[in-house]
Amino acid sequence: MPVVEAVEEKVCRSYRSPVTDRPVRTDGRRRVGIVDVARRAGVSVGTVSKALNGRGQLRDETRARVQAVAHELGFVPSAVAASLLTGRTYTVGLIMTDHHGRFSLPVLHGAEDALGWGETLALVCDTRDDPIREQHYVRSLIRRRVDGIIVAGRRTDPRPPLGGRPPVPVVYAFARSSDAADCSVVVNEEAGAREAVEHLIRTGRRRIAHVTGPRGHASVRTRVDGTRHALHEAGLELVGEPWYGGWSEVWGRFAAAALTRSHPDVDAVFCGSDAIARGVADGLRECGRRVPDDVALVGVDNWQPTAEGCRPPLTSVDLNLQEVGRTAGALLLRAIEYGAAPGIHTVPCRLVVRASSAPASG
Amino acid sequence: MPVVEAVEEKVCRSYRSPVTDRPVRTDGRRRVGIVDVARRAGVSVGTVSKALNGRGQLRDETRARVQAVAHELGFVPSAVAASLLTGRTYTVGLIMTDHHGRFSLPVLHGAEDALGWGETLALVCDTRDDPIREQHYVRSLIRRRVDGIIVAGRRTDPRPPLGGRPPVPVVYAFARSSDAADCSVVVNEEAGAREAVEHLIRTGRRRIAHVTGPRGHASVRTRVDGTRHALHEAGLELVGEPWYGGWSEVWGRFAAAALTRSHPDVDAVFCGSDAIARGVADGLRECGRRVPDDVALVGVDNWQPTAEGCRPPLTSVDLNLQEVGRTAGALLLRAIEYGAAPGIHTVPCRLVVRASSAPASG
DNA sequence: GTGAAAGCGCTAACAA
DNA sequence: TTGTTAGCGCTTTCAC
Repeated sequence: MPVVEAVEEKVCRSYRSPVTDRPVRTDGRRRVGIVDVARRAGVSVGTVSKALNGRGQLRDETRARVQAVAHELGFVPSAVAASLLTGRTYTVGLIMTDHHGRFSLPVLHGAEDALGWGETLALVCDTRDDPIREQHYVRSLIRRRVDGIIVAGRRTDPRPPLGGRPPVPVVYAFARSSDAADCSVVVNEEAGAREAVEHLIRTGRRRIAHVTGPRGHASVRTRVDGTRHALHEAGLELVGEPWYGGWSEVWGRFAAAALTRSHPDVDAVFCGSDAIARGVADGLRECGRRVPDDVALVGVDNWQPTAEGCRPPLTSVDLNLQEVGRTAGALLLRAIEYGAAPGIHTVPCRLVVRASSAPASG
Repeated sequence: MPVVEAVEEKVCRSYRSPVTDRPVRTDGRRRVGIVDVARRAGVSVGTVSKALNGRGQLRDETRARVQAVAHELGFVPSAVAASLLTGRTYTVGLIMTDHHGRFSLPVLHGAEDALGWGETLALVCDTRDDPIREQHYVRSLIRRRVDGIIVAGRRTDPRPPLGGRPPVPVVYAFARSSDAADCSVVVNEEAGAREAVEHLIRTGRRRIAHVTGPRGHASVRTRVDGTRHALHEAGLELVGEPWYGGWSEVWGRFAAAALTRSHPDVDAVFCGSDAIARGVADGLRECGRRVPDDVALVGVDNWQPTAEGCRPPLTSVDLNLQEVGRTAGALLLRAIEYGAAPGIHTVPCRLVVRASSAPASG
């Protein structure tokens, strides 16, 4: 008796779950499996598997015939079944913590690049910065046997590591883990700030101020350090103290007014974010200063809508988040295949020069 | 001979795949399976399954003991194995086409709500609006046996349906499918525009202009229609023709200048987007018009950074994208369990009133 | 070069 | 109430 019929007999006493538990096939057809292909091609399932995966020793003619039949039948092999056997799902979890996605999305895009465009896919979870939800999602991911997890932060302050001791590699992106034994990918913000200020100095500015966000943020401290460092190297001093405030345009406008009053000779402002810089640009203009003729401006984030809506368009430090995601994805794949590479991996920033920092006309 | 030992024997001749094909467990421990729990609790695997899933008839004491053991051993059941059996993966695909995520992200968030916070997870694919990539991702999703697919558009123009005839339900969100037999969730933009204009009329405006985006966009046409409709109902006419242009602030600024020149008596502008509205706000101010005292302003998108950075903060039509996502998620779940609900499902907009449309001081 | 068969880890029918 | 067993759809070893 041919094997395929024996298989068919077995199927008769098949598993029947409640109807609602089976996904509805929109086309009504039964899903074609490897058995169907085997039967149609007149070979065994083992041969089909080998033919389709390019493994084993097969006659070219057989391989071709099987492939043709598979294509004709519209056979799409089940990754679920393969996973059960190989232990890999070619799926990773991506945990994002920022609701608006300004930081996580570029990270996701970069990760997608590294994960090979569908080779490995990302299960995306938005925790809205809630640890309970995060825990919940991690469990969900582990149940689904993801091969690894990327955690995309929304601030650069170190964050506590994922709870529940996930049994798969984890890479932290943008916000590093507070545990040094974890693997994190961060942006070199200090260097970014330095580059921004060096650019201002190189284009002839000497009286440089710094308007930035809330004191408590690691980013703010790091950028202040970078700024001071660059100025110091050039034998200059910051004009006044750093102006700490919010991340908003309103704060930028306010700061610009205060700044022109207290330091009328300022000829450049390095801002902690593009939003702040936009506010400063508007504020300066309303105080009668021309940008960039009288005062040059550099922001941070290089966030298209803000940087290009600004008048004039804003020179900005790009945080290279896509590269962060790419690195995180690559590190995760490496960790999955060859074991974890703990430590903090740093990605450089990139200064994008636009009109707001053109050399002074004078 | 006890059963568990027989099981153990079987395991000896177990499958061995190349090392690199097995995910690395960060903790080195072997993954604990249902068999381990069964052995430790002194029951059979069937009993463990029933105990953990709350099914079947079990003594309370047994159920409790099994649960305790499972917890103690840190057992996390494999959704992969369960999927193979039940045919459901509790995973859906989410295809986004807009790189920046301004439209897709809120849709994702809404979908997450509907998908029950991890009950069902989303495999997110960013096609960058490339049909080849889209096709590729769809195949990837089908291989992984997702239960369904949500396609989040980036424009409201109807889009061609997903290629490859996916054998699972598909719901189109924001951009509807051009095939009426598909299931789509869209925003009622016409009503949104009408509401915006009615709001302006209600607050005493009579000379209303419309500055909007490129002629080719469905959104633009729909919003023009809504605007005209609302004005007509109030016995009014649009001031001049609609001003078609880009979606940018620059265009808004330019249009404001032109508008005040050609129609100096204009007392309100309904703009096709928040970016345009911001540009118009700046442009008007620079032409000596006060917002909202002389001219009221309403935008579309209610995009936080733009709407709240605007001076004054911008009244805006919120496209309710999160609700679109929620509806899409709910419809998809329904389609998965009970069969598709084809047709176009409409979600209303929501006017968010801020300072830019306060009643005229006069 | 190809076929047969043993599972991957779980669920549910059925037997005890 | 609990145990036994047959698969879900695939991959790989091993025998032919």
